[in-house]
Amino acid sequence: MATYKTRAQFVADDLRGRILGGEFKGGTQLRQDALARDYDVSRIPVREALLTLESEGLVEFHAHRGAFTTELSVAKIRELFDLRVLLETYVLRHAMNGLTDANLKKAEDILLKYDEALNSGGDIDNWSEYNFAFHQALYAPADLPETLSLISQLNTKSDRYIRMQLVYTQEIEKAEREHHGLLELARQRDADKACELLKTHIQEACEGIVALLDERAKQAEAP
Amino acid sequence: MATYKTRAQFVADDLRGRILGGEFKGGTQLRQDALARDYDVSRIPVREALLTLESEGLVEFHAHRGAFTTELSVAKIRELFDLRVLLETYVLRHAMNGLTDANLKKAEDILLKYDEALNSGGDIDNWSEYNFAFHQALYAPADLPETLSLISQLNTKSDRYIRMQLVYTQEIEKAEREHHGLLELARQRDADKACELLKTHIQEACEGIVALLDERAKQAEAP
DNA sequence: TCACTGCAGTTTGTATACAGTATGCGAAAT
DNA sequence: ATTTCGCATACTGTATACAAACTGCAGTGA
Repeated sequence: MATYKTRAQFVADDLRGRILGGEFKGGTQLRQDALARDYDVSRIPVREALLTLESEGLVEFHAHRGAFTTELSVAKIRELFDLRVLLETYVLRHAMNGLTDANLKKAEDILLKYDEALNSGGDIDNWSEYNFAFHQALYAPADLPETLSLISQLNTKSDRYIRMQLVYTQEIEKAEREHHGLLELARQRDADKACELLKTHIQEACEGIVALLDERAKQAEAP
Repeated sequence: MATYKTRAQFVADDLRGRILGGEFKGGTQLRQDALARDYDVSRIPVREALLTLESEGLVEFHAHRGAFTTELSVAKIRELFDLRVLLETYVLRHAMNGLTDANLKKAEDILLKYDEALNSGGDIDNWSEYNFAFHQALYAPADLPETLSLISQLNTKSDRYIRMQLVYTQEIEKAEREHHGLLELARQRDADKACELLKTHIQEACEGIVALLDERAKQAEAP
């Protein structure tokens, strides 16, 4: 299903990628007309795409002024990551019950595939997808689709900051080590330790991002 | 802000009310043309309204077949209410720290106002808003806007089932008693007991809804 | 100098018009 | 009798066109 894709969906998907990729910083205005020319469509599907992105929290509409990309404050970033800790440990714990070897195999496959990509080229662009796919594979056995959907939302909102951090630091290797650790603990069915590791995994990523933002703010102040 | 309201927003708000009010049961198709005539607008704002409702989980789009109202399974209802327990106890605990007398006063005002409305007429239509306003007043001191937004989402999704339950049972009085209890525990700054009460408050509402759905299913089977 | 008003230009929000696709029914083939 | 094909119909998804609203600037008045 969903073998067919409307133009609005195509624009939404591509534009999401561009926003998360950092092409539009700060609260820049997104002009419908310009985007329509970019994608060679009319403004209608562009508007629909922007509405979708609004519901995802990536842009905001101002009356008669159009859509602006959102900028998260440090407080909101912290809040998002705290929510991720709460929801993802909750789901992971539930997933540990019905965890089958097939589930573990799938998660491992994703992990190894990315290890390989990392060694050969180190392409960061796809990291978010790999990262998300690995986590989802671990969480899938919980069979909590609404919860996974919320987690997906939170990840989308925080994604561009995670990418920003990855570009400037060497966090990927650390994350990969932690992913392997998570998989090992899942194999042992040790829910407590796995949740603990997941918690620090998320929290440390958050601290890294906040530190980076602070540094940037200082540089901007005194160049 | 938001002093101006687009037609799309108006349609979305009204249509949300109609869906939550139970006007469209099951997975009924919502025809854009008919809705456009209903509201005396073109199909464009109707489409945008439907997209908004899709992001809220109230309708689903099928390719070239338009929007259908969603129907929640018992499993998903349970999942939603479990999430509410998780997030709302989390927020309530945080709110207990910075809780001021002004906050308590505001929550009490809402509660008393509704008690009054209940005694004089007992109008159920506004109950959802009152209920939500009371909970939000208690949660506000936590200063976690993203979290409150998620909670709001969950409430919207489960709202029509709550209403359904209220029509057929005498749950409102019970809920009101629990609200008073919650407020009292908040006054005493007893976070543990307050969270415990909130948990059962939500869980029992869930069980009531599930029981009602089961009953309906049986009636439909053997009329 | 500074605040306020009015006009031009730009951009959004919506109506209308058109093209494309899914569905259902009937006829033909097995 | 059952299945498959084709066509008519209805509805969606999108392009084009237009009206309303916001922004910025020039000019006036204090």
